[in-house]
Amino acid sequence: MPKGTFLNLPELKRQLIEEAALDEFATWGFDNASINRIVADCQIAKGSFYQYFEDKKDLYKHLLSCIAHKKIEYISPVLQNPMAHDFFTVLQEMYRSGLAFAQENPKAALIGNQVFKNREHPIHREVFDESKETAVAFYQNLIALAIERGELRTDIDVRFMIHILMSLNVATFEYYFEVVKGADFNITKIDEDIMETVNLFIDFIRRGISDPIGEKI
Amino acid sequence: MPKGTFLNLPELKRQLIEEAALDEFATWGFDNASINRIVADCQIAKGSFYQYFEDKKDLYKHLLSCIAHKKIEYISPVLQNPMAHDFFTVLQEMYRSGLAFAQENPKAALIGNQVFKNREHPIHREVFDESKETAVAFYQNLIALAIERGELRTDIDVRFMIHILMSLNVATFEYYFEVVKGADFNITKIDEDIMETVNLFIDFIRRGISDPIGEKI
Amino acid sequence: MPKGTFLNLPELKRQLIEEAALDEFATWGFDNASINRIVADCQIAKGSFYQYFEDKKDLYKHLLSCIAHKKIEYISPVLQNPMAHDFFTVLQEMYRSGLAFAQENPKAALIGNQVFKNREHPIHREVFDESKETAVAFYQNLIALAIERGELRTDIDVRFMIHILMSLNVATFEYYFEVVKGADFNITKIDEDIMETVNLFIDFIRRGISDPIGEKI
Amino acid sequence: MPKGTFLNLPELKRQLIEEAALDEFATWGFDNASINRIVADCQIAKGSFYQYFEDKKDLYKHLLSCIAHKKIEYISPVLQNPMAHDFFTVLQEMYRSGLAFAQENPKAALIGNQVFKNREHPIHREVFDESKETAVAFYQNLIALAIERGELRTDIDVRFMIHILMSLNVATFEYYFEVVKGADFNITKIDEDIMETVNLFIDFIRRGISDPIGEKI
DNA sequence: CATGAATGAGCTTTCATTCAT
DNA sequence: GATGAATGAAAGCTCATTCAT
Repeated sequence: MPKGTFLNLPELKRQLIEEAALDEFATWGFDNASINRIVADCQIAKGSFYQYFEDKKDLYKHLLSCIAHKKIEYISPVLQNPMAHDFFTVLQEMYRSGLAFAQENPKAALIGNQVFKNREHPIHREVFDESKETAVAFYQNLIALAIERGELRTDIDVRFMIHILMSLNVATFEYYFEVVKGADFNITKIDEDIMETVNLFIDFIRRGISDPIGEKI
Repeated sequence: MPKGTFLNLPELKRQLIEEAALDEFATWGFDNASINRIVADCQIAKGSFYQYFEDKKDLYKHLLSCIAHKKIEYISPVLQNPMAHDFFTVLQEMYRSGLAFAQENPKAALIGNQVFKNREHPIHREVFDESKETAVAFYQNLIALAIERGELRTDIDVRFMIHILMSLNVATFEYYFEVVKGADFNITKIDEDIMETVNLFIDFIRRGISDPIGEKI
Repeated sequence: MPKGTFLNLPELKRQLIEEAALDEFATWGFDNASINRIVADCQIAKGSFYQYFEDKKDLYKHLLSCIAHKKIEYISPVLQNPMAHDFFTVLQEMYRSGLAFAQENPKAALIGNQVFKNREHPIHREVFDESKETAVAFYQNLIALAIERGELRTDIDVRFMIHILMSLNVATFEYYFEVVKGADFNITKIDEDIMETVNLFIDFIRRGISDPIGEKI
Repeated sequence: MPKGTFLNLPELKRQLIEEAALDEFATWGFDNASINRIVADCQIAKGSFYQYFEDKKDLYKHLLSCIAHKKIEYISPVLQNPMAHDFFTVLQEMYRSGLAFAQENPKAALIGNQVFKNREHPIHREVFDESKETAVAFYQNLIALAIERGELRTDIDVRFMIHILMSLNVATFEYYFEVVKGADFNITKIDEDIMETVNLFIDFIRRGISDPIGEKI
C-alpha cells in the first residue's frame, strides 16, 4: 500500500507517476522494470519515490489495484446485477467488457493478464492469492444459480468450471489480440470483432465442439 | 546452440550443468536467473560457462530443447500415429502424457509452460514463434481429419479451435497441480487423478457445459 | 558530458576525481584505464561514478575538455590577438606556451598529445574531428594574413602548411621531453631550454635545412 | 621471439597466422587485440598459439619484425647505397618508398606507424628503443656526409635534424592518406600523387616556408 | 515533505594464459 | 607437436534502496 504521502499528492502528480509506472511495467515486466527509469520518466526525485512507496513491489501492487478499479468501471449493467440474467449472458458480458477494456487500455490489460498467466512468479502469486477468494465466490454464486435454473449441466464440478471460465477469459484476450486483430484489423468494426470473438468462446463453452449428430454419449 | 565444447563434455558433467540450469530457471525464471549461481551450483568456472554457451539465452534455449526432447519420450503409442485414432482419444492422450511428464519432471514442465504462458516475453516469443508453425500444422491435420470423419462440428473456425486446444492444454496442467494435487494429494492414485483431470477437460471440450435439455438455441 | 550530479559536486571532490582520472588515463591510456582503479583511487563508490558520468568515454571527454581549458590559460598575450603580430612570432608563442603548459602539466599534455598522435583510435578520431574545423580555420586565417604580408612563400599549399605546423607542434613536445630534458635536465634553465627548442623548430620552418650557398634551385 | 615450433611450421600455416595477426592488430591495436579472435581466424588451437609464441607481446614483436623486413624490400636502389647520392635525393627516396609500401600494405604500414606515433605505450617504447640506435646511426652518417658536401646548413643540430626527419616521415604518411587520397582519389595516378606529396615535404625541408625576398635574417 | 547523492552487491561477459592429454 | 577445456581475475555497468540535508 502506498504511503500517506502518495495519497496526499495532488491528483495530477499522482497520475503522472502511475502512468510512468504503467508504461514501465507494461514494457519491461515486474522484474526488469527499473525504478530509475520510472522516476526519470515522471520527473520525481528518487528519494520521493521511497517516500510514496515502500518499494518496487508496493508500487506494482498499487498499480494493479488501480487497473482493477479501472476495469470495474467497464463492467456493463448486466454485471452489476449478475443474478438477474441468464448465465451465458452474464459470461458474455464479462468477456466482452474485458475485451473492451483491453482495447481501450492495452497496457493495463497486459499487466492484468500477466498476473493471471504468470502466477508462478512470487509477486503474482501473492496478488493472485489475495483476490482469489473473491473471484471464486463470485463465480460460485453465478454457477450455483445457473444450475438451479437448469442452465448448466449438473454433472460438472464447480471448482473445475471456475477454472475453465477463468482460463478461457484470458484465452479470449489472446485470441482477439493475436488472431483477430492481427489478421484483420479494421478500425471501424472493433465492437463487431469483439462480439464475434466473445461469441466464439461463449458458444464453445456452451456446446463444446463435438458433432451432436455423431454423438452417442 | 551450445558450442562444441559443451557437446564434447563427459555426459555426467553435461547433465550436472543442465540440471543446475534447470533448477535455476525453474526457480527464478529467465530474467532473474543468475549465471553466477548456476556456475557455483555445478562447480564450473565462470569462464568455462562461456566456453560452453554463447550466453544466458543460449543456455536457456538449449535447456528448452532438452525439455522438448524429454517430453517427446512421454508420448503414448496413440500419439505416434495420431491419425489412426479418434480425435478425442488423441487429445486425451496428449493431455494425459503432458500431465504424466509434468508429474515426473515438474521443473521441466514449469519452464516449458512458461514459454507458452509468458509469450509476451521477448525470449519466449522468439522460441514460441520458431515452434508455432509445426504445432499449428499438427493440429490442423488432426482437426481436418476429425471433421471429415464427422467427429467435430463443422461450424467452428479451425484457427479458433487450435487456440482453444492449446490454451486448455495449459489449463489442464494448472488445474491438476493447483486444484487436484493441491486438494487431495495421494501418492498411490496419481495416474487415476491425472486421468480424471484429463477427462474433465476432454468432456468439456466435447460437450460444453450447457444443459442439453434446457438448451433452446 | 558529465551529468549534473558531477557538476553539483563540491569543488574539492570534483578535483579529486578529475585528478584520479588524469593519473589513470595518463598512465594507462583510454583502453587500459580501469574505472575500478579510478574509483578506488578517489574513494568513491562505483555506483557514484556512474551517477557522475555516462561511461568511461564520458569521463575521458570531460577530462580532455578540462585539459583544453587549462591549456588556453597558458596562452600568451601574443596569441590573444594573433593577427597583430608577425606570423613566426605567433607560431613561436604557440609552440612556447604549449611547451610551458606541458612542463607544468605533464600528464595533461601527454593525454592531449595522444589525441593528436593516436588519431586512428575511434575515441580520438571522434574528439579530433570535433575540434578539427576550429583549428584549421584558425591556421587558415593566420596563413592567409601572413601571405598577404609577404611573410610566407606563396607557392605553398595552405592545407599542407597547416598539416606541417600541427605535426611539428607535436614534434616540438617530443624533442623537448625526449632529447633536451632527457639529456640535460637543469631545473634552473627550463624557460631557456624551452625557448631554445622552440627556436630550433621555428627557424627550421622558416628557412628549411639546405645550405643557401650550395642551393641551386 | 617466436619459439622454434613456429619457425618449423609449414610456410603456409605461418603466413596464415601472421596474416590473422596483422588483421587483428591493425584493426584493434595491441591492447584491444584478442588472441581468441586471432586463433579463431586462422583456425589454430589456443594451446598451439602458446607453443608458437611466448605471449601476445611475442607475436606482436614478431609481426613488427616481419613488417620491417617487408618494408626493406621496397627500398629503392638509391637507398641501397645512400652515400652515393645527394642528401635530398636519398630523403626523397626514403619517403617515397615508405609511401609506396603503405599504399600496397596499408595494414602493415598502419601498425608500423603506431610504433612511432604511440611510443609512450610500454610495448612500443620497448620496440622503439631497440631500433633507435640503428636508425639514428643511419641518419647521422647521412647528415654528416651531407654537411661535408655542403648540402646542408652547418648550424643545425644533428640530433634535432634526425628528429625532424623522422617526424616528417610520419607526417608524410598522414598527409598522403588523410588529405591527398581523401580529397582526390584516382586509381590511375597513385605514383604521381605519392611523388607530389613527397616533393611537398622535401621542398619544405629544404627551403622552409618563409618568403626569401621578405626575409631579413 | 522533497531531494538527489551515495552505496556496494550484483550483473553478464571477455581475457590471456595454463596444462593434462 | 597439437589440442582445447579450464581457469578466475577483471572488465564496464545497473540496480533497488538509504539517508543526510
